[in-house]
Amino acid sequence: MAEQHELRDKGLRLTPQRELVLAAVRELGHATPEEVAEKVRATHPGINLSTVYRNLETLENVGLVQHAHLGHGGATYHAAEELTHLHLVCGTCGSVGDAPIDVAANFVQNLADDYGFKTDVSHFAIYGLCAACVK
Amino acid sequence: MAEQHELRDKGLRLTPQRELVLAAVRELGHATPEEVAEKVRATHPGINLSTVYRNLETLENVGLVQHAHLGHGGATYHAAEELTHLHLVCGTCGSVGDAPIDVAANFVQNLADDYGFKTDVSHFAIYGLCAACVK
DNA sequence: AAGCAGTTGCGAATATTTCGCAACTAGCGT
DNA sequence: ACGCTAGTTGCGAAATATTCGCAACTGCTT
Repeated sequence: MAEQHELRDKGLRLTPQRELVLAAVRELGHATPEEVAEKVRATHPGINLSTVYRNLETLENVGLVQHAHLGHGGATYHAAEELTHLHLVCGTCGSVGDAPIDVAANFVQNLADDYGFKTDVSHFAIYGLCAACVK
Repeated sequence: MAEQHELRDKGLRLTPQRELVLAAVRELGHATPEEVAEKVRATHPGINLSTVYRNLETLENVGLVQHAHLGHGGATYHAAEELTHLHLVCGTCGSVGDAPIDVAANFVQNLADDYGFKTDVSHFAIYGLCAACVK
């Protein structure tokens, strides 16, 4: 039942659309609003794109999902639980790899020490060339 | 004269618009296509937004400018010479700070060692809270 | 001076995200 | 269980951002 209330607990109404959006984000790992909508429509064709956008925003406000900037276009969303890694986007092949956040610990510490800057490494992708494309 | 030929040397025609776009990018440090257009229009009102977009793309192809993802919307462009620092974007106040690329050296090395990933740290912004907003 | 190819301007087409508003419904109180 | 109220949804239109087609134009080479 804690499951059923995770939305209510945040002060949100429990609508089917909202649950579906959240479920889709969790299943997809990372996804653009468009992809989330597509996923949701697989089971509920009637859902509106605006609703997806609004729910992603709402869910983000309560901390259940977050968005990051992976590609050139729009944002992509993740479930909050997923945000324990950073995204390695390959500029050549477009693949998105993951790396545990620890590899950045040092870097984050440097920025904190030298600039007082509190870094959220997951928010933007790390851009470069993946191992396969380096060759 | 080397100055006059930096575009020609890359195989590009030397048009006033192109020079202006490049000059604007250099002056502005970081700027969105819109801002570049605005800057250019200050002296040459007739210039078209499409032209700005096309020139930014062209200049990027020959390596004179590069784009990075700083904010939530579109890309922002820099002169290639500027790409020696990374961008610390504050999620709260929106300020963009700079930090020398060295602070990430360790991090980049980690990614290279552990994942074979060749990082371009400048391409995406580093997101977080600036010193002022942390308080 | 003349021609070719790369560029520009302009408007329209796309794509993406937001907004207004009326209809709908989850959850509360009774 | 029933109805009320406020939060939500659907839908179409508006606001933004970016790209494209095409005809006119202009560097640059010869």
